[in-house]
Amino acid sequence: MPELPEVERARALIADRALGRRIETVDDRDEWVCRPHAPGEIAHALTGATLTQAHRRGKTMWVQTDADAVLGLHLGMAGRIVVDAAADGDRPGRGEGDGDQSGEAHPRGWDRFTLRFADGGRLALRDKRRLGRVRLDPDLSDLGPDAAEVGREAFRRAVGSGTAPVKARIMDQSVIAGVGNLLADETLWRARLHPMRPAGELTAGELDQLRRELRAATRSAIRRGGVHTGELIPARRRDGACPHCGTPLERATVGGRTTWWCPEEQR
DNA sequence: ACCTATGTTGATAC
DNA sequence: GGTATCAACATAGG
Repeated sequence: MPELPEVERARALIADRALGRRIETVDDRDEWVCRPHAPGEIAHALTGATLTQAHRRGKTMWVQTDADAVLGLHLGMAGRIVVDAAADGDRPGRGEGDGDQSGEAHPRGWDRFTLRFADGGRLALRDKRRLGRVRLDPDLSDLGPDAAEVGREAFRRAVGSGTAPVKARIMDQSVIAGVGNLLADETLWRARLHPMRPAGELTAGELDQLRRELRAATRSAIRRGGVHTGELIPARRRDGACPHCGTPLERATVGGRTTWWCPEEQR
């Protein structure tokens, strides 16, 4: 699920529903998700604090409090944020409680980290695969500019170099932050660029086009509920044909990830 | 049963 | 330093 658009929706959920609430207890017992913190360390830093602001850069979120501690949250590959009974990405009318996840095999369900508020509600990181991450005072210095905000000049400079395929380049979080496997494919398809083109060989015009389509694809996905609401992504599993011209899509591994593109339109 | 795939990241090696 | 590969986690599906 989580690329920049999904993370932005999670951030907005926190901003809308969790700010101003006082933390009464913290469940930070999952030592893998909370590494390198020892159990109780995050709890100690946050108990009694009130959440004040929710931020995001790329796929990393951080929540400020009226204490010194900053709570860093990363959804990994399958994580979601749950506030009270609502999870980000829920469809209206279809609530998602703990439901079938609280069976005996999973005493805490898949909630790997939970803040319980003084008002009785809660915020949780729900993550089957435990590839999400919770930590205090996260280091953001290795992240490039946010993919939804980056300006034209900064984008040209950051993306337009190196011999790696352009797809790998835009997925490199230190180059620009927020692009994952699906958003990369969707964006390159919209920009009509072949994913294997060496990044350093793109012209300024192609880089500008790539940035425009990246911003457009990102904003559309945020508005519509996730990167699966694009055009290319649903086509992969539907009929495997380019939504523009009907040409069968190609599939290969690029930058270590499964990649789909239209061999007719993407050059 | 066994093998593959999966929205990410980080460590490691060349 | 830039690039490529593999491992970390857990589940789903052929």
